[in-house]
Amino acid sequence: MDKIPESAPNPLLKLDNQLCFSVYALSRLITKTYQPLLEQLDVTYPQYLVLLVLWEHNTLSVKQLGEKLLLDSGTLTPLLKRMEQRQWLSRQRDPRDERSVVVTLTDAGRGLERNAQQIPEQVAERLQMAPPELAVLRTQLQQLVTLLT
Amino acid sequence: MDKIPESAPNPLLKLDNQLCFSVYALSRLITKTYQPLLEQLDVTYPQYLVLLVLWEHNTLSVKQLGEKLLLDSGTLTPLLKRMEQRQWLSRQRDPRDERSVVVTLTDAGRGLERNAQQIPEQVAERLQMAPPELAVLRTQLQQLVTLLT
DNA sequence: TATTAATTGATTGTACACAATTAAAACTTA
DNA sequence: TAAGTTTTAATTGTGTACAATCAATTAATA
Repeated sequence: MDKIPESAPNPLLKLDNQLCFSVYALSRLITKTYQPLLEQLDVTYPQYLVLLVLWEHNTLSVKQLGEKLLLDSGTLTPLLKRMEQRQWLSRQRDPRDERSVVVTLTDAGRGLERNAQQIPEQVAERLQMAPPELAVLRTQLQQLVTLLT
Repeated sequence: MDKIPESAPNPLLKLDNQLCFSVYALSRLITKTYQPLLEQLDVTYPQYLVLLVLWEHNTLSVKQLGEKLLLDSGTLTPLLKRMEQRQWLSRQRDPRDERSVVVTLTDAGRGLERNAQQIPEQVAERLQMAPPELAVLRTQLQQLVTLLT
Protein backbone atom coordinates (compact mmCIF):
# COMPACT_ATOMS: atom_id res chain seq x y z
CA MET A 1 0.00 0.00 0.00
CA ASP A 2 1.54 3.25 -1.06
CA LYS A 3 1.94 6.08 1.34
CA ILE A 4 -0.10 9.13 0.62
CA PRO A 5 2.44 11.59 -0.73
CA GLU A 6 2.95 14.37 1.74
CA SER A 7 3.61 17.86 0.57
CA ALA A 8 7.34 18.46 0.40
CA PRO A 9 8.52 19.59 3.85
CA ASN A 10 9.30 23.26 4.08
CA PRO A 11 12.95 23.65 5.12
CA LEU A 12 12.13 27.06 6.52
CA LEU A 13 9.95 25.32 9.10
CA LYS A 14 12.82 23.27 10.50
CA LEU A 15 13.90 24.23 13.99
CA ASP A 16 17.59 24.18 13.14
CA ASN A 17 17.09 26.73 10.42
CA GLN A 18 15.48 29.25 12.68
CA LEU A 19 17.51 32.26 13.71
CA CYS A 20 14.75 32.93 16.20
CA PHE A 21 15.31 29.69 18.08
CA SER A 22 19.04 30.29 18.39
CA VAL A 23 18.39 33.69 19.91
CA TYR A 24 15.73 32.32 22.22
CA ALA A 25 17.85 29.41 23.41
CA LEU A 26 21.00 31.52 23.74
CA SER A 27 19.19 34.11 25.78
CA ARG A 28 18.13 31.51 28.32
CA LEU A 29 21.57 29.90 28.36
CA ILE A 30 23.23 33.24 28.99
CA THR A 31 20.89 33.86 31.90
CA LYS A 32 21.94 30.50 33.30
CA THR A 33 25.58 31.43 32.85
CA TYR A 34 25.08 34.57 34.89
CA GLN A 35 23.04 32.92 37.59
CA PRO A 36 25.82 31.42 39.76
CA LEU A 37 27.72 34.70 39.53
CA LEU A 38 24.67 36.77 40.45
CA GLU A 39 23.88 34.50 43.38
CA GLN A 40 26.66 36.26 45.28
CA LEU A 41 24.81 39.54 44.81
CA ASP A 42 21.47 37.84 45.51
CA VAL A 43 19.87 39.29 42.38
CA THR A 44 18.21 37.76 39.34
CA TYR A 45 19.37 38.49 35.83
CA PRO A 46 16.65 41.07 35.01
CA GLN A 47 17.35 42.73 38.37
CA TYR A 48 21.03 42.85 37.43
CA LEU A 49 20.12 44.66 34.22
CA VAL A 50 18.18 47.21 36.26
CA LEU A 51 21.24 47.68 38.44
CA LEU A 52 23.47 48.16 35.38
CA VAL A 53 21.24 51.02 34.27
CA LEU A 54 20.98 52.58 37.71
CA TRP A 55 24.73 52.37 38.31
CA GLU A 56 25.04 54.54 35.22
CA HIS A 57 22.21 56.95 36.02
CA ASN A 58 21.33 56.60 39.71
CA THR A 59 17.84 58.07 39.33
CA LEU A 60 15.30 57.35 36.62
CA SER A 61 11.55 57.12 36.24
CA VAL A 62 9.95 53.75 35.62
CA LYS A 63 9.20 54.99 32.13
CA GLN A 64 12.85 55.82 31.40
CA LEU A 65 14.00 52.52 32.85
CA GLY A 66 11.52 50.73 30.63
CA GLU A 67 12.77 52.58 27.57
CA LYS A 68 16.33 51.50 28.22
CA LEU A 69 15.51 47.89 29.03
CA LEU A 70 12.62 47.59 26.57
CA LEU A 71 10.38 46.39 29.39
CA ASP A 72 6.96 47.70 30.38
CA SER A 73 5.60 48.56 33.79
CA GLY A 74 3.80 45.25 34.08
CA THR A 75 7.21 43.63 34.29
CA LEU A 76 9.09 46.38 36.07
CA THR A 77 6.67 47.29 38.86
CA PRO A 78 6.75 43.96 40.70
CA LEU A 79 10.45 43.54 39.99
CA LEU A 80 11.25 47.00 41.38
CA LYS A 81 9.07 46.36 44.42
CA ARG A 82 11.12 43.29 45.21
CA MET A 83 14.32 45.30 44.86
CA GLU A 84 12.86 48.02 47.07
CA GLN A 85 12.08 45.45 49.76
CA ARG A 86 15.74 44.50 49.75
CA GLN A 87 16.67 48.15 50.20
CA TRP A 88 18.63 48.46 47.00
CA LEU A 89 16.44 51.27 45.68
CA SER A 90 13.54 53.53 46.59
CA ARG A 91 10.37 54.24 44.63
CA GLN A 92 8.53 57.51 45.02
CA ARG A 93 6.10 59.63 43.06
CA ASP A 94 7.51 62.63 41.33
CA PRO A 95 5.90 65.59 43.18
CA ARG A 96 5.91 67.62 39.97
CA ASP A 97 4.08 64.92 38.05
CA GLU A 98 2.24 62.56 40.28
CA ARG A 99 1.79 60.03 37.50
CA SER A 100 5.51 59.40 37.36
CA VAL A 101 7.37 57.08 39.73
CA VAL A 102 11.02 57.83 40.29
CA VAL A 103 13.46 55.06 41.13
CA THR A 104 16.61 55.92 43.06
CA LEU A 105 19.50 53.73 44.05
CA THR A 106 20.24 53.48 47.78
CA ASP A 107 23.76 53.43 49.18
CA ALA A 108 23.41 49.67 49.49
CA GLY A 109 22.40 49.45 45.84
CA ARG A 110 25.34 51.56 44.76
CA GLY A 111 27.58 49.43 46.94
CA LEU A 112 26.68 46.34 44.97
CA GLU A 113 28.62 47.68 42.00
CA ARG A 114 31.89 46.92 43.70
CA ASN A 115 30.90 43.26 44.04
CA ALA A 116 29.95 43.11 40.38
CA GLN A 117 33.26 44.25 38.93
CA GLN A 118 34.50 40.80 37.91
CA ILE A 119 31.23 39.52 36.49
CA PRO A 120 31.63 40.69 32.87
CA GLU A 121 35.07 39.16 32.61
CA GLN A 122 33.94 35.90 34.13
CA VAL A 123 31.08 35.67 31.68
CA ALA A 124 33.28 36.61 28.71
CA GLU A 125 35.63 33.84 29.77
CA ARG A 126 32.88 31.27 29.51
CA LEU A 127 31.80 32.54 26.10
CA GLN A 128 35.29 31.74 24.82
CA MET A 129 34.97 34.10 21.90
CA ALA A 130 37.61 36.58 20.92
CA PRO A 131 36.62 40.13 21.90
CA PRO A 132 36.69 41.47 18.33
CA GLU A 133 34.36 38.71 17.17
CA LEU A 134 32.11 39.34 20.12
CA ALA A 135 32.01 43.01 19.24
CA VAL A 136 30.98 42.25 15.66
CA LEU A 137 28.31 39.87 16.83
CA ARG A 138 27.00 42.39 19.32
CA THR A 139 26.79 45.06 16.64
CA GLN A 140 24.78 42.80 14.37
CA LEU A 141 22.41 41.93 17.17
CA GLN A 142 22.04 45.56 18.13
CA GLN A 143 21.12 46.36 14.54
CA LEU A 144 18.33 43.82 14.69
CA VAL A 145 17.20 45.18 18.04
CA THR A 146 17.05 48.68 16.59
CA LEU A 147 15.21 47.41 13.56
CA LEU A 148 12.51 45.73 15.62
CA THR A 149 12.14 48.49 18.20
CA MET B 1 33.44 71.11 48.71
CA ASP B 2 35.05 68.55 46.49
CA LYS B 3 33.21 65.49 45.38
CA ILE B 4 34.49 62.27 46.77
CA PRO B 5 36.30 60.70 43.82
CA GLU B 6 34.39 57.70 42.61
CA SER B 7 36.22 54.70 41.29
CA ALA B 8 36.54 54.92 37.51
CA PRO B 9 33.38 53.47 35.96
CA ASN B 10 33.89 50.03 34.52
CA PRO B 11 32.97 50.16 30.82
CA LEU B 12 32.27 46.45 30.93
CA LEU B 13 29.38 47.24 33.29
CA LYS B 14 27.65 49.49 30.77
CA LEU B 15 24.42 48.10 29.40
CA ASP B 16 25.28 49.01 25.84
CA ASN B 17 28.45 46.97 25.96
CA GLN B 18 26.67 43.82 26.98
CA LEU B 19 26.24 41.10 24.38
CA CYS B 20 23.92 39.49 26.86
CA PHE B 21 21.47 42.37 26.83
CA SER B 22 21.30 42.43 23.03
CA VAL B 23 20.45 38.76 22.99
CA TYR B 24 17.92 39.14 25.77
CA ALA B 25 16.19 42.12 24.17
CA LEU B 26 16.28 40.63 20.69
CA SER B 27 14.76 37.41 21.90
CA ARG B 28 11.77 39.25 23.31
CA LEU B 29 11.44 41.45 20.25
CA ILE B 30 11.46 38.42 17.97
CA THR B 31 8.71 36.85 20.04
CA LYS B 32 6.71 40.03 19.59
CA THR B 33 7.35 39.90 15.86
CA TYR B 34 5.93 36.41 15.68
CA GLN B 35 2.96 37.11 17.86
CA PRO B 36 0.56 38.68 15.33
CA LEU B 37 1.41 35.92 12.86
CA LEU B 38 0.90 33.19 15.43
CA GLU B 39 -2.40 34.67 16.50
CA GLN B 40 -3.92 33.18 13.38
CA LEU B 41 -2.85 29.73 14.58
CA ASP B 42 -3.88 30.60 18.15
CA VAL B 43 -0.53 29.48 19.57
CA THR B 44 2.13 31.19 21.63
CA TYR B 45 5.74 31.38 20.50
CA PRO B 46 7.00 28.51 22.71
CA GLN B 47 4.04 26.42 21.55
CA TYR B 48 5.00 27.21 17.95
CA LEU B 49 8.50 25.88 18.65
CA VAL B 50 6.97 22.66 19.97
CA LEU B 51 4.94 22.40 16.78
CA LEU B 52 8.04 22.94 14.63
CA VAL B 53 9.68 19.97 16.33
CA LEU B 54 6.59 17.78 16.11
CA TRP B 55 5.98 18.61 12.46
CA GLU B 56 9.43 17.16 11.87
CA HIS B 57 9.09 14.14 14.13
CA ASN B 58 5.40 13.62 14.85
CA THR B 59 6.02 11.60 18.02
CA LEU B 60 8.52 12.28 20.77
CA SER B 61 8.82 11.83 24.51
CA VAL B 62 8.75 14.88 26.76
CA LYS B 63 12.40 14.17 27.43
CA GLN B 64 13.33 14.24 23.73
CA LEU B 65 11.29 17.37 23.18
CA GLY B 66 13.10 19.01 26.07
CA GLU B 67 16.47 18.06 24.64
CA LYS B 68 15.67 19.66 21.33
CA LEU B 69 14.17 22.83 22.78
CA LEU B 70 16.49 23.00 25.81
CA LEU B 71 13.48 23.20 28.10
CA ASP B 72 12.70 21.11 31.17
CA SER B 73 9.49 19.38 32.21
CA GLY B 74 8.56 22.21 34.57
CA THR B 75 8.08 24.35 31.49
CA LEU B 76 6.91 21.72 29.04
CA THR B 77 4.34 19.84 31.11
CA PRO B 78 1.85 22.71 31.58
CA LEU B 79 2.50 23.97 28.06
CA LEU B 80 1.83 20.54 26.55
CA LYS B 81 -1.29 20.16 28.69
CA ARG B 82 -2.65 23.37 27.23
CA MET B 83 -1.89 22.14 23.73
CA GLU B 84 -3.55 18.83 24.54
CA GLN B 85 -6.68 20.64 25.69
CA ARG B 86 -6.82 22.27 22.29
CA GLN B 87 -6.56 18.87 20.64
CA TRP B 88 -3.33 19.56 18.81
CA LEU B 89 -1.53 16.67 20.46
CA SER B 90 -2.00 13.75 22.80
CA ARG B 91 0.04 12.79 25.86
CA GLN B 92 0.27 9.19 26.97
CA ARG B 93 2.60 7.03 29.02
CA ASP B 94 4.85 4.76 27.06
CA PRO B 95 3.61 1.24 27.94
CA ARG B 96 7.15 -0.10 27.59
CA ASP B 97 8.57 2.47 30.00
CA GLU B 98 5.96 3.96 32.24
CA ARG B 99 8.23 6.76 33.32
CA SER B 100 8.15 8.23 29.85
CA VAL B 101 5.34 10.38 28.44
CA VAL B 102 4.97 10.28 24.69
CA VAL B 103 3.64 13.28 22.84
CA THR B 104 1.94 12.71 19.49
CA LEU B 105 0.57 15.22 17.06
CA THR B 106 -3.13 14.90 16.24
CA ASP B 107 -4.49 15.37 12.73
CA ALA B 108 -5.52 18.86 13.77
CA GLY B 109 -1.99 19.55 14.97
CA ARG B 110 -0.50 18.29 11.75
CA GLY B 111 -3.04 20.36 9.83
CA LEU B 112 -1.70 23.54 11.40
CA GLU B 113 1.49 23.18 9.40
CA ARG B 114 -0.30 24.22 6.25
CA ASN B 115 -1.35 27.48 7.90
CA ALA B 116 2.22 28.12 9.03
CA GLN B 117 3.87 27.93 5.62
CA GLN B 118 4.20 31.67 5.11
CA ILE B 119 5.32 32.53 8.62
CA PRO B 120 9.12 32.16 8.17
CA GLU B 121 9.09 34.34 5.08
CA GLN B 122 6.97 36.98 6.73
CA VAL B 123 9.35 37.11 9.70
CA ALA B 124 12.43 37.16 7.47
CA GLU B 125 10.89 40.08 5.65
CA ARG B 126 10.66 42.09 8.85
CA LEU B 127 14.25 41.28 9.79
CA GLN B 128 15.37 42.93 6.54
CA MET B 129 18.62 41.05 6.51
CA ALA B 130 20.00 39.28 3.48
CA PRO B 131 19.71 35.50 3.78
CA PRO B 132 23.48 34.89 3.60
CA GLU B 133 24.08 37.35 6.43
CA LEU B 134 21.30 35.78 8.43
CA ALA B 135 22.89 32.36 7.92
CA VAL B 136 26.25 33.58 9.18
CA LEU B 137 24.66 35.20 12.19
CA ARG B 138 22.69 32.06 12.94
CA THR B 139 25.83 29.94 12.76
CA GLN B 140 27.64 32.18 15.23
CA LEU B 141 24.72 32.06 17.62
CA GLN B 142 24.46 28.30 17.30
CA GLN B 143 28.14 28.02 18.18
CA LEU B 144 27.50 29.92 21.38
CA VAL B 145 24.46 27.78 22.12
CA THR B 146 26.55 24.64 21.69
CA LEU B 147 29.29 26.10 23.85
CA LEU B 148 26.92 26.82 26.71
CA THR B 149 24.91 23.62 26.47
C1' DT C 1 -12.22 77.56 31.52
C1' DA C 2 -14.29 73.21 30.46
C1' DT C 3 -13.68 69.35 27.79
C1' DT C 4 -11.07 66.19 25.44
C1' DA C 5 -6.95 63.72 24.57
C1' DA C 6 -2.59 61.87 25.85
C1' DT C 7 0.69 60.22 29.29
C1' DT C 8 2.16 57.33 32.98
C1' DG C 9 2.06 53.53 36.31
C1' DA C 10 -0.42 50.13 38.56
C1' DT C 11 -3.27 46.10 38.35
C1' DT C 12 -5.06 41.80 36.61
C1' DG C 13 -4.78 37.60 34.27
C1' DT C 14 -2.35 34.29 31.39
C1' DA C 15 1.78 31.97 30.05
C1' DC C 16 6.27 30.83 30.30
C1' DA C 17 11.00 29.51 32.77
C1' DC C 18 13.42 27.14 36.10
C1' DA C 19 15.16 25.41 40.78
C1' DA C 20 14.00 22.11 44.09
C1' DT C 21 11.44 18.34 45.53
C1' DT C 22 8.70 14.20 44.98
C1' DA C 23 7.29 9.83 43.09
C1' DA C 24 7.36 6.08 40.17
C1' DA C 25 9.69 2.99 37.32
C1' DA C 26 13.80 0.91 35.46
C1' DC C 27 18.39 -0.38 35.86
C1' DT C 28 22.73 -2.10 38.49
C1' DT C 29 25.12 -4.79 41.18
C1' DA C 30 26.45 -7.07 45.22
C1' DT D 1 16.99 -11.12 43.88
C1' DA D 2 17.16 -7.36 47.10
C1' DA D 3 18.99 -2.89 47.82
C1' DG D 4 20.57 1.03 46.07
C1' DT D 5 21.10 4.13 42.12
C1' DT D 6 19.51 6.41 38.04
C1' DT D 7 16.05 8.03 34.95
C1' DT D 8 11.88 10.39 33.89
C1' DA D 9 7.81 13.44 34.70
C1' DA D 10 5.09 15.89 37.67
C1' DT D 11 4.55 19.27 41.25
C1' DT D 12 5.47 23.43 43.85
C1' DG D 13 7.02 27.93 44.44
C1' DT D 14 9.26 32.14 42.77
C1' DG D 15 10.08 35.38 39.24
C1' DT D 16 9.65 37.30 35.03
C1' DA D 17 6.99 38.90 30.49
C1' DC D 18 3.26 41.09 28.43
C1' DA D 19 -1.62 42.21 26.82
C1' DA D 20 -5.51 44.53 28.43
C1' DT D 21 -7.60 47.50 31.45
C1' DC D 22 -7.93 51.08 34.88
C1' DA D 23 -7.02 55.37 37.36
C1' DA D 24 -4.81 59.52 37.98
C1' DT D 25 -2.80 63.42 36.13
C1' DT D 26 -1.31 66.60 32.76
C1' DA D 27 -1.57 68.88 28.36
C1' DA D 28 -4.12 70.67 24.55
C1' DT D 29 -7.80 73.13 22.56
C1' DA D 30 -12.27 74.64 21.59
